[in-house]
Amino acid sequence: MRVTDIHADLTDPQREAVTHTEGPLLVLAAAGSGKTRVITRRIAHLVGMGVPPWSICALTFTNKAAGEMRERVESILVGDGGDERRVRGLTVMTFHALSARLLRRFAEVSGIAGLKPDYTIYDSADQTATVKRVLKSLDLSTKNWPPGSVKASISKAKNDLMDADAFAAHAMDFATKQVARIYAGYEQSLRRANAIDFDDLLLMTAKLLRDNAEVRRHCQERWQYLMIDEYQDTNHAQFLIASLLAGEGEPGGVGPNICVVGDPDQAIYSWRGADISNILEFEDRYPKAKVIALGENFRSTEPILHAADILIKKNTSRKDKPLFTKRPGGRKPEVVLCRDERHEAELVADWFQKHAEDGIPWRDMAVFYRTNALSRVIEDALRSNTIPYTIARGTAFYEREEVKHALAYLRVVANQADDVSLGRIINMPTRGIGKTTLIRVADEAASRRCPVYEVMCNINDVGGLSARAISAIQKFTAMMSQWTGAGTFLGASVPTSLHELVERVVRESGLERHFDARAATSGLASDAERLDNLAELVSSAKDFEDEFDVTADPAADLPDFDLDDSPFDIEDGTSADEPPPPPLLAMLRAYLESVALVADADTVDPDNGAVTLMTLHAAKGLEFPAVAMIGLEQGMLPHSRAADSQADLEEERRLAFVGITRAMRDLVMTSARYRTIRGITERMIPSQFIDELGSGAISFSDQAGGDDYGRDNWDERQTNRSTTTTPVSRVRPGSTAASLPVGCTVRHPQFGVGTVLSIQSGVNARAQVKFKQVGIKTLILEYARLTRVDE
DNA sequence: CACAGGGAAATTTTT
DNA sequence: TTTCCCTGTG
Repeated sequence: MRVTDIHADLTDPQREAVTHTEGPLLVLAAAGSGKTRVITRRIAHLVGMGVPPWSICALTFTNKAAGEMRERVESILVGDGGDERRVRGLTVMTFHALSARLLRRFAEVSGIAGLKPDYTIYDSADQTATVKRVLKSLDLSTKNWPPGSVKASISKAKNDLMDADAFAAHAMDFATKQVARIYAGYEQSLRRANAIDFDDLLLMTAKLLRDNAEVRRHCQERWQYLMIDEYQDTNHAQFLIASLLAGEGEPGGVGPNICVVGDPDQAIYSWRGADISNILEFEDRYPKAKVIALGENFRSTEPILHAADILIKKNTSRKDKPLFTKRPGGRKPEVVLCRDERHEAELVADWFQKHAEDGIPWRDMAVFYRTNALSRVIEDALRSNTIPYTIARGTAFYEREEVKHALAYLRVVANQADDVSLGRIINMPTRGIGKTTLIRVADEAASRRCPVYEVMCNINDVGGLSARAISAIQKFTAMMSQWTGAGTFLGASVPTSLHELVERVVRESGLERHFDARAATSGLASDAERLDNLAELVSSAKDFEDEFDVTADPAADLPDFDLDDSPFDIEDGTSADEPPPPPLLAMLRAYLESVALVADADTVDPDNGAVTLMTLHAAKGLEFPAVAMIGLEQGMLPHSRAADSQADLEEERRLAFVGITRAMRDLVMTSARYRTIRGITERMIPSQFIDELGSGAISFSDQAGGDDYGRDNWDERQTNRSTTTTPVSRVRPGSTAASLPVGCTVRHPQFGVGTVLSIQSGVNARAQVKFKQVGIKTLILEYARLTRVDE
């Protein structure tokens, strides 16, 4: 079959992107333009051309995206009963997963930060705990130095490849200098615990590749073809990793075979250090890069796309690019003004119900919101309407108290230097190792500059402890030794499989008994659930174990790969020697790593018959026939934290754009007049994005019930308001005189629909409007939220 | 040393 | 409203 035939179902630009394999390539893929399709096809095309699969690397941001990509490539190349060797050794994974593997493999030999391969990946809670400990040791108060913001500063620094020294060198004012001290202490804690955080994964990998020519050469030689998805969301460290993996290509040539795919209009992670200029300046980095724009949308109906396009055009710092569909027809997006969040939730539930009656399955529907807190009311409404739903919150399970405890035990089993995890479990369930004992042991560890666990193993050397405390500690270390075979992972007492280890840890640690007793005394269903969760953890370990044996995990090949001695034979594709089954420790490491790197978006499972609830961020890359976006209010979307800067506002707009462009056929956006946030009811202003969409692109309906509700409850709400509450968000620029010609029809949130009689322009532009219900009113345009209703 | 109860604080988005 | 931290009592 000729190349043109294979790709007959692609558009011209898509085909060009698929077949342009040599040299740097930038694919500017608009929303819904078949981006994933192009990448998967491109991989298949490369393999079809004879490029060995193990020399291809595709990097994504979520495990889910990586999984889907791999699946699709496999179905193209292998299909039913095809040759599995055509995808052998293909690398498709997230930046973080690749980094974790590279560090596991190379960090120790390269001496990066003294990292040993059994390192622990600290999650956000562990980071906070570490920051708090450092604050305490520096005698700083958490009041003046909120751990959350300190953590954010450190994270930001790391994303810019700034280590503690560099940060200190840049610190000018007192506050920054203090943060620099905390940063230094934080780093020291992590290193001592043989732990790294999410940011370190990228930072250290970037450094590893930058500073170690040998490792860099290895990687560059292995991966001849590099592909990166969602390139607009790469941060500086990721940019460097990509750049170093790609290399410079042949001297005097066009450049390396690096293909990046992205859409500047969907850049929504700048708060995580993503640098949009990485994609905007790709052509500067690789002057001979080929650029291909994919503008045709295959996902949404024309009116939805039109609305999305109108909105995104309001962004000023943006390169305009076409976004179009050839398919006509479809309904306009609806915008509904609701009374409050409960009304909103009911409306959404009704809307879904109506779609269900039209034969649309639940799995085709989704609710998007700006902040996770908004999901609660929607959940209530869906539950009471017996609509099945799932929430995309992959990390939730692993954040459960009981699960965190069990995982902490496992982490200490894998890495005994992990003081944070040890601290979590040392007296959980209570085993008589109290505060004073703990402080004594921790002091000793600090003065000896060694891990706490090491001190505990030689507890007789530590003075000033009661006999009871000593025996409790010895009992604890004896228990750990049972599981690890005193660190050797050999011997009769050591579990033979991962799930057996997890099971024994849950049982022998006393966690199971503890939660069992708690459930018995409290009688709470939530406590009984904890036991189920522990059982669930065991079965998740079992699942992982089963997967681990059969999965063609490309990273598993990494420790073996060596170009001169490749485990693969190109001719017959057989593996030179089958790697031995991974020992328990390797399995445990891999398991803990997979657990640490799950993301919310990873659990989106469209196969189950349920409505999906998720944040707008998690929605990126997905599509649903029917979408409800809730909370379109000033302060929610755009979020109040984005109010002060134009750049932040534009990112919020992109977020709204991402949400709108997920919808294939039907889209409803809701705005509540009142919203209760952590017990306080506030009056809300509809999102400026609604105004920006304009009445032409949407169909608007006010279901908030006129002014009755507002009036009757307004005064009451005002008086009930505590003095600390900030009033309604700042007034945003209202309609301008220019946009409201005399005679046009307008809508006022309180007074309803009316006709403009006259306009006085000037500083305080006013309009006389004759309303159908309340008669003639004079309104100051800046404050009156008039929307034009064309008809 | 363990736990209960009260009071104060906190809330964006995520690998 | 929920979560966390501290203090006082058993």
